[in-house]
Amino acid sequence: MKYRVMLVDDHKLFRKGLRMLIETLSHFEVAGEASDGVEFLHLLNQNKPDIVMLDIAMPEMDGIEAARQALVKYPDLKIITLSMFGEQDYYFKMVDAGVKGFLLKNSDFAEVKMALETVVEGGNYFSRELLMNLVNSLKNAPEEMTPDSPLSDREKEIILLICKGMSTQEIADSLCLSKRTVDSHRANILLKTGCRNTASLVVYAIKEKLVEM
Amino acid sequence: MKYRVMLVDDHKLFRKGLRMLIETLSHFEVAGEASDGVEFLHLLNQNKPDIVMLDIAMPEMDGIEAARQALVKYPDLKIITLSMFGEQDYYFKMVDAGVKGFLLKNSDFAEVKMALETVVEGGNYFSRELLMNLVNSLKNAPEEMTPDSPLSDREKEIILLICKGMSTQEIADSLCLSKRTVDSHRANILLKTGCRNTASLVVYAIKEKLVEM
DNA sequence: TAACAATTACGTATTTATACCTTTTAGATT
DNA sequence: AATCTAAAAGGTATAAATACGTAATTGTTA
Repeated sequence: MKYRVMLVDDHKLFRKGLRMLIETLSHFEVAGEASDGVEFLHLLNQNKPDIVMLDIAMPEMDGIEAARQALVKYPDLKIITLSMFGEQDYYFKMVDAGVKGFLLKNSDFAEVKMALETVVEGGNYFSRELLMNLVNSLKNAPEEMTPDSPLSDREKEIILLICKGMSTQEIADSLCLSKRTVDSHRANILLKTGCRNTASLVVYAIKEKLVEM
Repeated sequence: MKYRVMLVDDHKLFRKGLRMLIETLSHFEVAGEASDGVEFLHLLNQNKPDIVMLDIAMPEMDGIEAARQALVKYPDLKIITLSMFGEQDYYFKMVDAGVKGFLLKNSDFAEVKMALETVVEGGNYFSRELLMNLVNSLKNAPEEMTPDSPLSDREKEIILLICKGMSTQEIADSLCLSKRTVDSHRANILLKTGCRNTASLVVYAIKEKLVEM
């Protein structure tokens, strides 16, 4: 018996190419095609595929929402996401939604075959290129996240101590400053960062990687 | 001319095995061995290797600090990290330090060869197993990070609003509660979490993934 | 039914944080 | 020489958060 693969992508030509590839495989067959998320969810109930190869960027309903809804109804469905470079923002959301694999659209045939075989055996398959892209974007993030931090060194130092849970008085003591000085710094920090209060400042500091966690 | 590879690991036998593998390659030669981070940094100045294969867990100085210091002096040095499963916490720190590759210690020979060839050409090489492990740990993180959070739903809801920068009064208004009720909740939250104040609570909430960022 | 936890709420007091002000000094930039 | 910013510090006032009590619901569980 062959594993049934459904193809979901808004470009017909791409689906046809993928179909031809899959039809050369002895253990897989194409179980239907859809061109957007809504059509896919409808077809899903009729065709009951084992695997879905799902594009991220589609009209009507994007791949993330489609994957999420499909997996609610069919938790055992194996979804392989198809993506292009530059869609890093969606990786985590898709992984979080529960997809079993990730392929770049310019993957070669061997990689598609490998991905299909891996997921039917219960494994996960993530395109190496895509993963390395992801890791690199994480690596580059810290430096480009703070392009022009308007905060002075002293201000950053005080933010650090605030995040440690210290009060203004404690910070003043530990830095051998007047409490009023630390007050001034705090006021300037809130002004510069546009934060309303301590809570939002801490969130800001962590987002901007001003503090290690 | 051969590329010079330095081996850094606290297990002599492992180094010897790696050395034998590398000596079978026509474009690479071993340029020295070190058993910890301090020894490595000393040897680095004499031997000037092109590539370093660096263990994470070592006595004296761990791989992260060693990599950081080595790259300050020699920014063009290609460092390939050697790690075992279960060292996920260090991946990001190593990537952040600027290493060019990641290999699992039980990688096969072909993978080691591929990693060496990739990094000398200026690329990055990350072991697929390791990357998938990382992605999976990210995927599983949200559910297993809060095993026995002592916080009630209402308390979590209030933490969320605190992290949004809202004051007690604003939270009360938005939830249609008395300010005093929110006061009580905040007091209970600090008690349960052991936090001293709002700042440390926000850090706690983000660490425990009670809030999305 | 009794015990427990969650949610709601109030009183009182103190401590912290924030809002607007001003000022001095030192160092960097124009 | 004039200008600008960071860093330090103070006055005054209000707003917000924390500390330490108490207590009435409600629902669940033992």
